[in-house]
Amino acid sequence: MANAVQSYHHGDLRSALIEAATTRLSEYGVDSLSLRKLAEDAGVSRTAPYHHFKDKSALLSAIAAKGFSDWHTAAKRIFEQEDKTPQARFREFVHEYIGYAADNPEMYELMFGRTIWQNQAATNDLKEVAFPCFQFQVTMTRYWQDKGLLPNNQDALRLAQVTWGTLHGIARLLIDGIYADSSHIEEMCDCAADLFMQKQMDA
Amino acid sequence: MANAVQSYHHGDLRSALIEAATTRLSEYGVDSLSLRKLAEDAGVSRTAPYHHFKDKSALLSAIAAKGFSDWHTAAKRIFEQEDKTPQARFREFVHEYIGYAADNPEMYELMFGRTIWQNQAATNDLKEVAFPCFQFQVTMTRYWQDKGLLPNNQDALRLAQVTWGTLHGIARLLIDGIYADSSHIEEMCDCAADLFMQKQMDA
DNA sequence: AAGGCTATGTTGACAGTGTCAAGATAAAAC
DNA sequence: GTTTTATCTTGACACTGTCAACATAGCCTT
Repeated sequence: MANAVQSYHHGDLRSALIEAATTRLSEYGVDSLSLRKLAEDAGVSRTAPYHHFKDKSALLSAIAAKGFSDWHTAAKRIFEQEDKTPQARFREFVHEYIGYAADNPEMYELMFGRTIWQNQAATNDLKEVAFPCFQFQVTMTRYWQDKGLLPNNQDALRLAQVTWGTLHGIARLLIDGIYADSSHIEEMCDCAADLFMQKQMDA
Repeated sequence: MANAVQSYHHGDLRSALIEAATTRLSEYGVDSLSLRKLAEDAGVSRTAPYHHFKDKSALLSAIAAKGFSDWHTAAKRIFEQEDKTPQARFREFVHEYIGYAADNPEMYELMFGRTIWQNQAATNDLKEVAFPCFQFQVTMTRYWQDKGLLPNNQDALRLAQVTWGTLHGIARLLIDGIYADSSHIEEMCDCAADLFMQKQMDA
């Protein structure tokens, strides 16, 4: 329990590690995230985490999984606003996507970065949360195509890749510090949204 | 000279390090790039590199600078093909951009990744090569706007950010292994190009 | 209740890493 | 020929992730 701080067994080390790591991640970045420091913060020895996570990558995957889950929920909330036009929801989605990335740069970097995806490092648990999230992007794209918002002459999957790629690219340029100037984020979002919906604006 | 391998002074350690690092980079990735290994490969002690580079980041910056220089040259070559239509050049540029990233994933990751750009880690030498490269993207965008290829009602800088963002995003999704399926690269490129040139296709 | 199994935590150790300080050597400058 | 400067060396430090071997405590079965 909470008062048995100094007992031999921590009680809920797994949760404690994830929580501490998430906090430390958003504050100091993924690079300054060491298992040893986390263990120390949790008041536990260096190798204790290995009884809850196969390795460091598994811990990171668990954190990212939470991020995907949260984002998926947020995306659905935006998409399912019945009282707004598809146009409005599309535009809002664009802004919210970039906004999420800008507000949680380290989490975004972790979720969509090479650290956990490269070399088949992604856990099955992570994939089970992330893939539906990717899939949702395709679902939305298809809906927007049906509503005549996005061009209908393109394959939905391909188009989803391109639209998502655009958002992802802008997000990364901002996060990675290649575009230090983040004062024009809103304008960039509108520019991207306009570009995609161009056909409709002319018609 | 080349035969004085065992002399106390290496002769051209700086170049040797960059070359060895570039090779090792493309083969094993940026993560497996350690100064100590490089030094050993060059037949020199661990700390010798520090007489040529302030720190590891400076070495990486030097490598990336070469990459930017090469890419800038390639981009200009594509852009300045007088015998092809603007449309053809634009489409070719899209394919070449993604192609370059796909063919040199580790170099691309280094050039456009957070490693060297974050925390003002970028060297002045790097900036002097990279910024003109970024600027060229805006120049091209403005040209394509003038030719009626890209929408004229958008600010060139903003539009350049979005188009570049799109290419960058697609490249990163491929490189980072989020889209392991790289068999549809060409289709994705065409889809992106179509999307941008949409207005013209309808007109 | 007693004993054993299993989950969880511990210390010790190893092979790495980047980087600093202090000293050695050779080449270049005066 | 002497001094300065560039370059390279060894030694050391504080980190890192991870494995092996051992300790503890709670649960399960008998």
